[in-house]
Amino acid sequence: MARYNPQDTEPKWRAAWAEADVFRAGPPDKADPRPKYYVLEMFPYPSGRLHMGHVRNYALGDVIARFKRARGFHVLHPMGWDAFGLPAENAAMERGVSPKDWTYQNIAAMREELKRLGLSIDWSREFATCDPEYYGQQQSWFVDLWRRGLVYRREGMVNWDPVDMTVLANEQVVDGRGWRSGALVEKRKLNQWFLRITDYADDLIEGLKTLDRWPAKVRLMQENWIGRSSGLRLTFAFADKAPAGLEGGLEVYTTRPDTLFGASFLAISPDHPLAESLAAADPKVAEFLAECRRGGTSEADIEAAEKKGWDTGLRVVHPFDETWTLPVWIGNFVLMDYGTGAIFGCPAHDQRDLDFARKYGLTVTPVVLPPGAQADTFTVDREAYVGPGRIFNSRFLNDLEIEAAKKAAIERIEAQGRGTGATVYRLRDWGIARQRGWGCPVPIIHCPACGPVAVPKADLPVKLPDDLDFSRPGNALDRHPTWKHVTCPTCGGMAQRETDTLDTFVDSSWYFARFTDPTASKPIDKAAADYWMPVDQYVGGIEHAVLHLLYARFITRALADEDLLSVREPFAGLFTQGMVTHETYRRQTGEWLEPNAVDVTVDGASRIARLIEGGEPVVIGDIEKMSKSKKNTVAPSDIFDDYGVDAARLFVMSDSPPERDVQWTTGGIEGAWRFINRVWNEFDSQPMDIAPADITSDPKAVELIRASHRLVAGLTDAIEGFRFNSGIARLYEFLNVLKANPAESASPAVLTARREALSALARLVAPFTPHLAEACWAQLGETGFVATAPWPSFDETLAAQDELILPIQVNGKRRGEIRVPVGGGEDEIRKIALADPDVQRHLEGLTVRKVIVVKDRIVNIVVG
RNA sequence: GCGGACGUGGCGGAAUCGGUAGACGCAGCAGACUUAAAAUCUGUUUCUCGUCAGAGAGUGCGGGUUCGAGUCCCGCCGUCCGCACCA
Repeated sequence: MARYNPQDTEPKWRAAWAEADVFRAGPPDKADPRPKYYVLEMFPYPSGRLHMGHVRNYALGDVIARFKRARGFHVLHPMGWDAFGLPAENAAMERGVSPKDWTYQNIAAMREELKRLGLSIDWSREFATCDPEYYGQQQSWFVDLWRRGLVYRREGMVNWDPVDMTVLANEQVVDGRGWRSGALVEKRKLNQWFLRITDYADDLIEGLKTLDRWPAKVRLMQENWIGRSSGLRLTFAFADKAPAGLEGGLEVYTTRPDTLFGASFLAISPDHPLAESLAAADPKVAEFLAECRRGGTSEADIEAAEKKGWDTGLRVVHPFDETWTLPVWIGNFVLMDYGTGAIFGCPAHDQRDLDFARKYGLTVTPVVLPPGAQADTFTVDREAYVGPGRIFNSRFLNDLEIEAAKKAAIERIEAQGRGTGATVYRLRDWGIARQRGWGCPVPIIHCPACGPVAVPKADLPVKLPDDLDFSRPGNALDRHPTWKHVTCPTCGGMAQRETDTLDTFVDSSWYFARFTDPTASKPIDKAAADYWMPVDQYVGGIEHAVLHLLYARFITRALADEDLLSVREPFAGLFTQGMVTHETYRRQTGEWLEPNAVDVTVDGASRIARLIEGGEPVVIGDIEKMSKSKKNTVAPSDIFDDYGVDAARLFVMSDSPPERDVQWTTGGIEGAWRFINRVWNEFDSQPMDIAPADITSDPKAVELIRASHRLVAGLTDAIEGFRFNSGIARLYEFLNVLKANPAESASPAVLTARREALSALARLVAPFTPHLAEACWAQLGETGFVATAPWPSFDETLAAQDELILPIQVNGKRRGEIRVPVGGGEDEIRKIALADPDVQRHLEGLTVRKVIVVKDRIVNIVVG
C-alpha cells in the first residue's frame, strides 16, 4: 500500500488543471443553460508573502466556487491585487527600490504561493490596481463623477496622519488613530478632494434592507455609521441687532422639537462661523476658543472633558413666544460638522444640556412627564429624563405623546416659515485625496485662468512617472521636477497637475466589476457586468464592515447612475470570516518567541513550554491573531512542505465555524493530515475490477449506501449554510463507517457499495481537498477531473432509515429506548414504550397520566 | 453611556424546528504491532457516588413558561465587537 504523497501528487494535479484550463469562466452566453455564480474573496495587498489569514480566506472562497461548479453553475472566480499603498513607499525609502518593482516582484511571488493553494481561479482575468490599464479606467470614471458634481474640492478640517504624512477619511480613523500607522491623528485645515457619499446616505441605508444574505452585524454597523436621524431645522431670530452674516437668524438642528418649551439656551460650536467672528472682535472669546481646541479627541479625553461655555451676550427669540428670549452660548460640546453646528438646549431632557445648565445656572424646565409622575411635583435634578411620557408645561403641545408633539411642533414651525423637518446623517463626505506618490493620480489640472480642469479622456491614463524619488518622506509626486508641469487642456496656458493621488479604497471600490471584463476599453463592459454582477458570494474580513464595503456600495451606485453598471448593490451575499490565531510564547525576559522554536509538553493538568535549543523555560501567553510583532505566525509554505496544501486547507476549515477565529495548532494540522491519509487508504485498498453485486443482498452494504446518501444530504446542507466545520465532521464520520467495512474482508455486495460510496466521497471532499480528490478519482478509474464532475445526487428514500431508536422519557428524564419502525403509529409506539422493562421500573406504583408521542423523535410518559 | 453578539467536557466545537446534550476532531489514558521509538490500529474519556448493575447532577448565575429548555421569556454576572459630547 502506497502512502499518500502530497509533494508528488499536488503539483501534478495543479499542472493538469492549468493545462486543461478548467477554471476559465466563459464569456456571457445566452445559450449556456447554467445559471451564473460569481464568487469573490477580497483581493490581497501584495505584501510579499502569503499568511494563514490568506489561506483561510481563499480556501473558503474556493470551497464555494468548487461546490457551485459541481452543482451546475457557471462560476466566475477571479483574482487580482490591491497594489497601491504605503508599504511600497516605505520599502522604497528603506531599501532604495522603486515601489513599482517592489510591488510587481511581490505580486509574482504571491501569485506562485496562491497558485500553490490549488484555488480554482480563472487566472486569465488577473490584474493589479497599479496597472495603468486599470487605474486609467478609474481616472476615466472619476472624470465622469467630477463632471456630475460628485467629486468636489473644499477647504475643511481633515484628519492628518503625522506618520504616514497624509490625510485620512473618517472611516480610516480608529479610536483617534490612523488605521494603518496607529499614530494619533491631528485635525488640520486643508484644501481637500471629496466624494459626495452623503448624497447616497439614504439609498445606502435603504439598500441594506435588501441585503438578506449579509451578516446582520455588518448591516447594523453600516446603519449606525451612516447614522440617520430625523428632526427639525429651525432658525431663531436675534432679539436685537443680528451679527453680520446672520441677519436671517441662527439655525439649529434638533431631534426633539417636542421639547421646545423646555429650551433655556442656544449653544454654538467653537468652530461655528459666529464664534469665529466674535473671536476676531474679542480676544477673550479667542482665548476661550483656543482653550476648547486644546482638548484631545481620544476616548478618555472626551469622557473626562468638562462642559465649558461662554456667554456671547447675544439673545434670540423663542419661535412660539415673541416675548421670550434665550441666551446664546458657545459650548465646547457642540460639534460643527453635525447638523448645523448649533443646538438649542433643553436641560430637563438631555444629559449634556443639563450638565451645562447646572454649571452655568441656566433654567431647567421639565416638559415631558413620565408615566405615573405628578405634574406639580416632578422635577429634574442631576439626571435628565429621556424616557417616554406626556408633554406638559408646553401650551399647545400639552398632553400629547412625544411623537405626536414632535409632529405638531414641526408643523407649527413650518407654517411659520421658520424651519423644516429634516433628516440628518452622521456620515460625512469621503475625503479621497492622499499626499502620496504610489497611488492613482487625480486626473485634474489646475489652471490659473480656468481653475481645476479634468484631463481629457483621450489623454488618459495620467501615468505615474517611473523616476520618483522616495528617499525621503512626503509626496514624491509633488516634488518630481517635471511631471506636474503641463499646459491647460482648455486654454493652453501654463498649468499644474494635481499631485494628490486617490485613496486606495477607491481602487478597491469597483475592481469586482472590472473582473467581469478586465480588458474592456472602457471602465466596465456593460454586457459582461450585466451578466456576472452582482457578486453572488463575497468573502472577506469583518474589519472592512464600514470601510471597503461601504465605499464599494457607494461607488457601485455612482457608477450605476453613470450608466456604467445596472446593479446598485455589488455584493448580494457577504460572508465575513474570522482570523487565524495562535498561542504566543515569550522568554522570561519578555522577548517574543516563534512557535517552531518552542516545544510544548503536557504534564498532568498543565502544559509546559521550553525552548527546543537549551530547554530554557518559556511562558505560554494568550491566543492572539497571528502577527509578525508577536512572532506567533506559522508560514503557510512550511506547512505545505510538511503536510501538503490539502491538509492546510482542510484544517483551517475544519476546526471552527468559518465566521469565528480559528486557532492554529500542531495537533489540528496533524489531525487533518491523518484524515487525508485515511481517505487515501480507503481508495487505495479498494480493488479496481469488481464484479457488480446486488447491494440489497447484504444489510451491511445497504447500510453503507444509506450512510453515503445521508452524507451527501448533510454535507450539501452544511456547505450551503457555511457550516464547513460541521460538514467536515460528517466526512470524518463517514470515513469511520467506511473503515468499519474494509475492502479486505468485504462481501461482493459491500465491495459494490464501497465502490459507489467512494465515487461520491471523491466528489464530496473535492471542494476542501481538491488534489486528494483528483488522486482518488483517478484511483477509481474515473475519467476527467473531479473538479468538473457533478455533485453526487442524493436519494431521499435511500438516505432514510426504516427503523430508528426512540428515546423514552418518564417525567422528562430519559429512562429507556425502543427500536421501532419509522413512521410508526402513535398507539403502537405508546404500547411498546409502556411495555419496555426499563420504563416499567420507573412506573412502579405510579399512575400514568399522559403519554406524549412525538413522531419519530421521542416519547414522554407523564406519571404522578 | 448607547447598540450588538456570545457564555456547552481538559481544549476547538456539534446539537439547523422546543424533543436522546457533548457529534467530529485535539489532548489524555489503556492496549496491539515493534528490540525500541515514530507512524499506524483498537478501546476508552462530562462530573460525582458505586466493584458491577445502576443512581444522581449537568450547557455562566437566579427565576419563569412547557409533558419536555443549551434552544423561548424575565432579571443578573462575565467576555468580545461596533459607535461615542451626533443634539
